[in-house]
Amino acid sequence: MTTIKDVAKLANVSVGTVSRYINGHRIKEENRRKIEEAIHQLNFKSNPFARGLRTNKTLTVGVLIPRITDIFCTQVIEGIEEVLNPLNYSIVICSANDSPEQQSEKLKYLKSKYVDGMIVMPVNSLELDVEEIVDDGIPVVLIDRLVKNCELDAVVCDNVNGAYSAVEMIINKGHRKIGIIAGPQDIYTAQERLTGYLRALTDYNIEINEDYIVYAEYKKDGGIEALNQLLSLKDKPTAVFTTNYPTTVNSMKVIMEKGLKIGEDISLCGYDQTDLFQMFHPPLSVVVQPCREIGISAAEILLKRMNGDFGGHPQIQRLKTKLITTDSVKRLF
Amino acid sequence: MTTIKDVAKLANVSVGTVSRYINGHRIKEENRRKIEEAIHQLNFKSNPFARGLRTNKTLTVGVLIPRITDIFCTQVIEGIEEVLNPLNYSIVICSANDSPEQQSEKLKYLKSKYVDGMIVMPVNSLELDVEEIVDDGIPVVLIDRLVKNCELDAVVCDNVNGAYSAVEMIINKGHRKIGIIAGPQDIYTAQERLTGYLRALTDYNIEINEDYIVYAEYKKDGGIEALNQLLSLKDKPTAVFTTNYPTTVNSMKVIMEKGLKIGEDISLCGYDQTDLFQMFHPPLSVVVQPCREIGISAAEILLKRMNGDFGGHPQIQRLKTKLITTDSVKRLF
DNA sequence: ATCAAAAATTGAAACGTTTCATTTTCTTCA
DNA sequence: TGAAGAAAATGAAACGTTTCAATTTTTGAT
Repeated sequence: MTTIKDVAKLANVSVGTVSRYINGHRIKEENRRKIEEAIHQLNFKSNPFARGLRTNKTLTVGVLIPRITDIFCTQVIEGIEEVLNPLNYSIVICSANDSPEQQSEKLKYLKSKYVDGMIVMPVNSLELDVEEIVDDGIPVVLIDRLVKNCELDAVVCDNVNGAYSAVEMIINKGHRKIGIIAGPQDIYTAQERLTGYLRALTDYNIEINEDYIVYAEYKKDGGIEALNQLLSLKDKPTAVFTTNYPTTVNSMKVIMEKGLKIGEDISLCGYDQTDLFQMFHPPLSVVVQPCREIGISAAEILLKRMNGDFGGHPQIQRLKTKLITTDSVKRLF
Repeated sequence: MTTIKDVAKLANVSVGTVSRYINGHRIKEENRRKIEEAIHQLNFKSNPFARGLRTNKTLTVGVLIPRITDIFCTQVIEGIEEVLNPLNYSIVICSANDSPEQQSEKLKYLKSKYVDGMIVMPVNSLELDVEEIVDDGIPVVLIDRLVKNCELDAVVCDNVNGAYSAVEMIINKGHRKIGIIAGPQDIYTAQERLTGYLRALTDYNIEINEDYIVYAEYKKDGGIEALNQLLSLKDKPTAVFTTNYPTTVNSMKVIMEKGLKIGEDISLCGYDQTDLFQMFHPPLSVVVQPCREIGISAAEILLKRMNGDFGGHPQIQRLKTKLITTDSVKRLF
């Protein structure tokens, strides 16, 4: 193991000078040359422990997400990596497995690992015990979901308008009886999407029918019961808007199992995107979120904070969604 | 920041004793009590840098995968986490973005981060410059794919028999003209799956038709051209076996775009599993890999190595696949 | 009660950096 | 050419652990 001392000796300068070179301070041209030569010759790699011991910096950021197998999350991560990896940051990814308890645990865990900053997608919008972390001066950036009573930087989608545009499209195709599978109202995105739905109906003077609003978990198996409830109404909706990935997938599953045809017997518009959604007949209408961009933005804000720039805190960035319109929502005239 | 010294002072013992307590060595009952009390009172957390500086251990393992958005990879990761997280290991995940160059880079990167061990799913089976890492005594466990000239521990699926069982099923449904979209032959799994295909045909005395064997990249857009090639043959195959997730998805896409119906106009059997595959009409026949178990096994082997137990090296573990049989492969009699 | 052996504790060195008060070297201008 | 000021280099302390030789305490046999 070669150390900075070996380099100093070979280059015939002091360790302090080598350290200054490594950290990008100005040194005499001749010494720079000698040090570079020595580093190369000895294949010197600076020891992160020793550095961390002095600086308390790890060049590591923690990313906490609800679930690692969620395609939304992994696309966000790709965006984060795109920004942070070139700067030599490590990313430690933790999954809360959809559980608030595990979320707490992993938060502590990341703190104990001395990450320089965190990007967190909260499991719900009720609680996030980041106080201790923030008090310690570790910057935290939220993604996708805001949390009550948390004054944190955040990058979210414009869920209100995302939902609004979907429902508007459904209305414009002639539907008036529009069901929604909303999410748990303790989740920020779920609230917003419901708001978008309500606002669209209101703007188009369509009366709101409480029976058409059903709630489901935003988890792996969420939405099955909810859709069944909608379909068992005497006066069934002609179109259903599902508001996240699992409820969309599960609704498709239920509809198909019942032998109904999407876009004919019942219209469906979903949320979040998969290649596969566009391969059904007809392809599925969906609200698409700019996942990668969310990751990029979050990483950039975090970077700014980690560099000590706390201007404009808390900075809340809202990204636009995109609507894919297909025949999965039937034109009624 | 409270240190071991503060604890020692409060508990009225020496730092050495506190250290021994922390590392689980035997100490006098009375001291244990006092130390525990002090640690609790001061909310002491041991500093990973200082420890690492002495021990050169990070309690971190690196996981290098071809692509983070690949569902196969993330399920494997869930398995790894299941084993490693309870033991307080951090997992640093790196994606090679399907590029051998990035793979090399990330490998170096992980090494520079002083991970205690690595789990690597290689981008291909040709090269993996882990020599330097292995020479440094950092244990490496391969998953899913073996690499030429690499004597490493590995957890892989029995791809030969996975493919064999799929092709056998197709044969048993009466098909004789069976196409395969094989993968790049520099990828271990692709080789094996082709072998399984060939072996099944041979065992059932079906002549091998070179025209029915086409190759595709195992990447995001792989398989489109390959399937088109099969479908444009004068004597088209009646069934096609696609040998990984992207080629399966893309084949479905091509078939549907041509207005053909899977299980009627052409039979299809794929590889790897998604919820969505079972929602098509008919659902898709696929070879399913035990992703989570792969992760678990790999983590367990790695753990053993990191604890200094090198018995039975290189240990190569082979897990069985499962076949889901549906009407996407038509019964011909 | 005594002593030898075993067990536990102590305290200081070492790990490889960064940092900072000093010292040395370089630059500029009269 | 010399002096003052600026720039760069020096070297030792400090970061918070672990480890190990030396020391103290405990145990158990006589």
